[in-house]
Amino acid sequence: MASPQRNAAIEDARRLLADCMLFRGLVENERDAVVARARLRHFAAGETIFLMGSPGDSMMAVLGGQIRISVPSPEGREIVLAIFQAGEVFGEIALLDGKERTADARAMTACDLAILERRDVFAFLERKPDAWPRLVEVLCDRLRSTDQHIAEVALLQLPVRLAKALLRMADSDANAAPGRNAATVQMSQRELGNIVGAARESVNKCLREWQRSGLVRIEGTSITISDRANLEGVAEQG
Amino acid sequence: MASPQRNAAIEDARRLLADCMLFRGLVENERDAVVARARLRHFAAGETIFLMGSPGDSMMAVLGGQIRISVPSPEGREIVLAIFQAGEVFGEIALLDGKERTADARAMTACDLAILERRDVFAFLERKPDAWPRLVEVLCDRLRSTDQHIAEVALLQLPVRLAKALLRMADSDANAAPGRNAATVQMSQRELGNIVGAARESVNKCLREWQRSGLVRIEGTSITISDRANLEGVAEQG
DNA sequence: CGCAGGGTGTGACCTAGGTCACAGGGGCTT
DNA sequence: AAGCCCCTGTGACCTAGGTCACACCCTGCG
Repeated sequence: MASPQRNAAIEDARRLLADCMLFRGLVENERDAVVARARLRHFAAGETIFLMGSPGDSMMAVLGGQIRISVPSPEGREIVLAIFQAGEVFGEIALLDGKERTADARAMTACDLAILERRDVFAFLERKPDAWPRLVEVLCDRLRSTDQHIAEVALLQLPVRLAKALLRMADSDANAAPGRNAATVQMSQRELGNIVGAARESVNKCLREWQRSGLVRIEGTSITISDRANLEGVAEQG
Repeated sequence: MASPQRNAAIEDARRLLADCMLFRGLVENERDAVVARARLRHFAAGETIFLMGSPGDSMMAVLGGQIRISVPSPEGREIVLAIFQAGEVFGEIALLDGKERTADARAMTACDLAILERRDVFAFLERKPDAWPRLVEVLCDRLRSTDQHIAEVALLQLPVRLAKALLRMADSDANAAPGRNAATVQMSQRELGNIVGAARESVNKCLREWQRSGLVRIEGTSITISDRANLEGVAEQG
């Protein structure tokens, strides 16, 4: 039945899910029970995965690519709450509490997800209550970072927020990947604006100024941190 | 040994904890195992309960009074992330993941807390894994409201945020208590500023304007919503 | 080819809201 | 009483950053 490529994909997914934080530390056959029921799905860059307000009966584990979680404002602006990449899970809140999704999820790049259905997740948790702490840990991490996010948006000004965001992204897994310059961030200035909650033009002016003083280099749509120490200086209270 | 008053206090605590969302739905003797180990403590208004950066080996259930969770900025400003009251729990994140507290907690009013130690909570969860979902539910609620909070701070302007905050507080449990006008919020304008992330003066100007147009009435340090419908209008995207 | 649609780069301008300075009131503590 | 602290109330002023308008550069597509 299953073609060889299909099997290879499943093997791949299994390996990646094993590494996913939610399942790390479980022995193999415990994991496989979930993996077996996961639906694999590919999304093209820009495709929307779910929208705010829709019912959320599933959660996703990222096998590859980047997913952008954002909430839109009535006036057409939007702010991105998080960007997830390989090894992370998202969409678990609506799955766990049965309410609607609170944000939009869209593929920033082409990406592969493993989709887990509520009934399977709960069945798994029932069988393996040792998995609860892991899940709770994920939620706590999330909570810590959102609390910090609120404080940043409310208390810090643009250059500080922007510096923090750049450093954070440069340090993220995808960027530490082999064959990539760890100090380079690939992202449009408009998108950076959505992340730090500012207009594209303001981001541009800030970046240009930094380039003039040698903190970063801007090439087309990619930004390279060339003086990390001083950029960190900006990030620490401006 | 135990004085009569002491016993009464414990009885009281037991009754209140039973109503606390974390434990609602558990049968009595399951609860009592936790309640028995809880330490009761009274805090005077203004007293600090814990500070950002301290180790967090305990969580608190609010038996009465209001607790203010805030994060300070280096420049002396601060933003309040949440206000908890009877029946709610807080401080569970640091307890669960073993890391430092991410915010300050201070008593806004005199208040009574039940303090649960990590080892007791975990022992309880081990004995009663059915309690995990309840805990997860609390965390999910928290996550939903913080995500929403970020979006508000980043996308909405002051009057909208302020209107939302007023309505939210007017609807909160403490205010719906018997013998209280449900449309009155008792809180200094500086504090309102900390909640919505704005200067005291800006809050004042906004409130005055609303008073002029009959949306609210300001009497000393308390604010009464006198035209709820229109205030709700402001809250919906200004 | 031309054109649409995305990106960057920059100036002119505007405004929400922060900062400052001050006035006055009520309620403590000493 | 006097002093202090915290509250409200208001104006004058300043500025970070949003908005707008435009130039220019790619890339993909009909």
